[in-house]
Amino acid sequence: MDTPVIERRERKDAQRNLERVLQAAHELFAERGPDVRMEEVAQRAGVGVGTIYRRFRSKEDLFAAVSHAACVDTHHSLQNAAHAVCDPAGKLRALVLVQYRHSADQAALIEMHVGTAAGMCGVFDQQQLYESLHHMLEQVIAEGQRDGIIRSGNTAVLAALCLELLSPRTFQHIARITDAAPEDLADYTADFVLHALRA
Amino acid sequence: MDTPVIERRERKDAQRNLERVLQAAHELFAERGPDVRMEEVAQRAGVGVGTIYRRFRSKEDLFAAVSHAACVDTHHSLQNAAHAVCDPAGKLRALVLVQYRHSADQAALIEMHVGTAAGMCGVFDQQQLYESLHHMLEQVIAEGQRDGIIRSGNTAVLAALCLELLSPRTFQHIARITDAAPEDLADYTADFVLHALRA
Amino acid sequence: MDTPVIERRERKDAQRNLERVLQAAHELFAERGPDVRMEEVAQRAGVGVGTIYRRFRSKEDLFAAVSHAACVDTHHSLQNAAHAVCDPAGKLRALVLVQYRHSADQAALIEMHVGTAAGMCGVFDQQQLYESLHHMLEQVIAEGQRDGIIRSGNTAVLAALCLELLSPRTFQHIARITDAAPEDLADYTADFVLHALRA
Amino acid sequence: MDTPVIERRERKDAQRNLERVLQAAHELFAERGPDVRMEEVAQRAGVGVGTIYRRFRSKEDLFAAVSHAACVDTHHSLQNAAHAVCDPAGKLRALVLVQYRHSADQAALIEMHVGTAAGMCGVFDQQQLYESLHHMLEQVIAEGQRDGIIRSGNTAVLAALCLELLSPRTFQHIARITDAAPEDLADYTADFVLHALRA
DNA sequence: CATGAATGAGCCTTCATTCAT
DNA sequence: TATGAATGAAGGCTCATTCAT
Repeated sequence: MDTPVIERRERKDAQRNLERVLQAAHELFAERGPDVRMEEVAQRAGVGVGTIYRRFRSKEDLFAAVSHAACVDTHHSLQNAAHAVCDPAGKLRALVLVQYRHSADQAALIEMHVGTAAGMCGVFDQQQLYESLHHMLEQVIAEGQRDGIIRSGNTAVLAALCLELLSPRTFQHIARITDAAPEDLADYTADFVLHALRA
Repeated sequence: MDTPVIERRERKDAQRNLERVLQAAHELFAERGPDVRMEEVAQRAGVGVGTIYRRFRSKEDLFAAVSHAACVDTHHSLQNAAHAVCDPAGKLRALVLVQYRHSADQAALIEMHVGTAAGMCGVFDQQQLYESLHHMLEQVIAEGQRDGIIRSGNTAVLAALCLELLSPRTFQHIARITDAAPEDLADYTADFVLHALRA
Repeated sequence: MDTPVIERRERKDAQRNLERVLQAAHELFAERGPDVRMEEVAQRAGVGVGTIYRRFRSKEDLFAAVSHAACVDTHHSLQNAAHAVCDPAGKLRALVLVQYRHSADQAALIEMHVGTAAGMCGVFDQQQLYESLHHMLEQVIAEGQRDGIIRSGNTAVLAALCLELLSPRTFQHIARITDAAPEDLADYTADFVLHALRA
Repeated sequence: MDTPVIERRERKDAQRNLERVLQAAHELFAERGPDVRMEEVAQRAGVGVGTIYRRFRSKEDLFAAVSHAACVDTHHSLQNAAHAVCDPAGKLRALVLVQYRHSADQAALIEMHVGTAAGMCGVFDQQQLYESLHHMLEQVIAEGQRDGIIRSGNTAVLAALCLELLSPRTFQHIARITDAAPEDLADYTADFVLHALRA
């Protein structure tokens, strides 16, 4: 049963190239935003520009794909984390932790230009991720409010404020500004959030 | 005394042109970030591009100047607001309010690309403003901690987290996400901050 | 009355550049069709590519403009020639002569790709010129038919066949193939047309 | 005798592939000129691009081959038609008819870029076909002139002018312009030619 | 041999910056 | 001094051609 062996090999190479392109694009976009040159992405991926354009119709498409992948990835991690814990406080803490883990290499990619109207920036997936995270926070907060653990207040606004504290940008900023140990930052943030929300 | 009238008028015109350029650049950079074309800035200012380049060595310089002005402006407002109030809680609330007022038209200008290494993005003034605000927050929090009003904890980190909640970006996001009345958003944020910090 | 002298000078230079661009584009497109590189056009015009793009949104626009100008020019010459003569035979001869004069430098420009659907080729003006010339021929032929000078037959088809003999392409071909004196070619062609149409 | 069956089949396949490539290229070049992409030719032929490059060193070569085949084909048809008839008028009519039949699907292929110097355009075969047709016309006309059926005049020029009327382009143009029945166009053209040449 | 993914030179187009007027 | 036309380097994208599988 090895009929399409030859085919499989070619596909393996192509597949590997695609992954390298995505990886390179992810790294570069995350580091320096959407202004990276396509040639640079190609170089880091070890391919020619043509290879990128074989898979992605345009630079914008590539950016969207990378962004989409990052968002979907983060989204899944968040959902898994939330489902693995029962109590609202634990869930919040878990969400903070997940976001923190994803923040290291995706900050520029995910946060860049959110809220701007210009060109390549209006990639919907980012908005969707934000909205889904906002929705998760709303549910956790509402749950905590029903349990009497979280203080009452406009749930949507509370969730939105937490959202900011969970953003990759926040992590990057506090990591840069403070002299606290990096591994403690998630805890600090979770504490802050829980204090802000406690009944 | 060679034609002082003409000289005076020319200087007035030049001054007015400079102001119009700064105003136009501020508006456009704030609306759409640093990708605006110089010609567009010139058009909105009602001058030729050459006039801009007479005052600013490069586009980056212009961006820096606009950014600097906005930062200085905000900085002064923040200092005045902090000095006008005595108690830490009041000061915090005042800072939130000032930031909120300045957020409407400067968000894109101030927030855009902060934390990125690329090109025009590493304008120092923004960093300075963040640092000065961070410093103010640290002082207020430390003061509150001494008074026993604010809970103990890593002061720098607490300040950094508050800093995020005070960022124009936060205001823009919560304004977009929630259905709460815009005039209440500063209060919501101040409450959130105070809850997070209360002893 | 020399208020806008300075302005006029600038405009003169710009105007001259525009003309040089059009001239260069005309020559190159006429010689080698639409595949000339923009940089080459710029070089022959003695300007930078940017100067071309200041006047024409795209290469296609430039081509259309050049083509349009050539067509309008030829169209006027044709009309003047036809109006200057009374009898149908004379008119036909005049039209042949005009086309011949314009054929030397416009053949590739006007004829190239006529009838093709691809890209830059579907410039309407060329079609319009053909149609207007066809219309003129139809009228002349109809007139001759009324006078009994031109044989009866499907006027539209007769006109279409004459159109081919009047095309720049025809002139180029016969000029290349035959050893006849160039200045006689228009006469030969006119004779041929008149023989084909005579009653 | 090492596996002659497989060899034979492989050769058959290869032969079939070559034919399909030529067919596909003919169709596409005829429809849209030399700007078709090689990949598109390969797709329509149902092969990979590599297969084309195994047979043809370059795109230009492929174009030349297709063009050559079409020209040779037409050339034979013209010769057969001319030999099948005796009188000059009948021969002319026959030539018109043959050209008309071949015009439907080869116009763009044969006519495109004739007379241009650029790149792929100077394919010799087209010129050869033109020249051979021109030669046939010269002979027929000379014959008619000897018989007193065709008026005297520069034989080469008369042939060249007829050549234009026999060009696929002419047929396409008159077919597009007029409302006459397509099956009558060859007759109209033959009549036109014979009128133009009659003594 | 066939395949089609990969290559990369080359072209169109943009826009920060300069400079003649 | 102000203007805005001109410049040209730089980047996105295409497609003829090659070559590993």
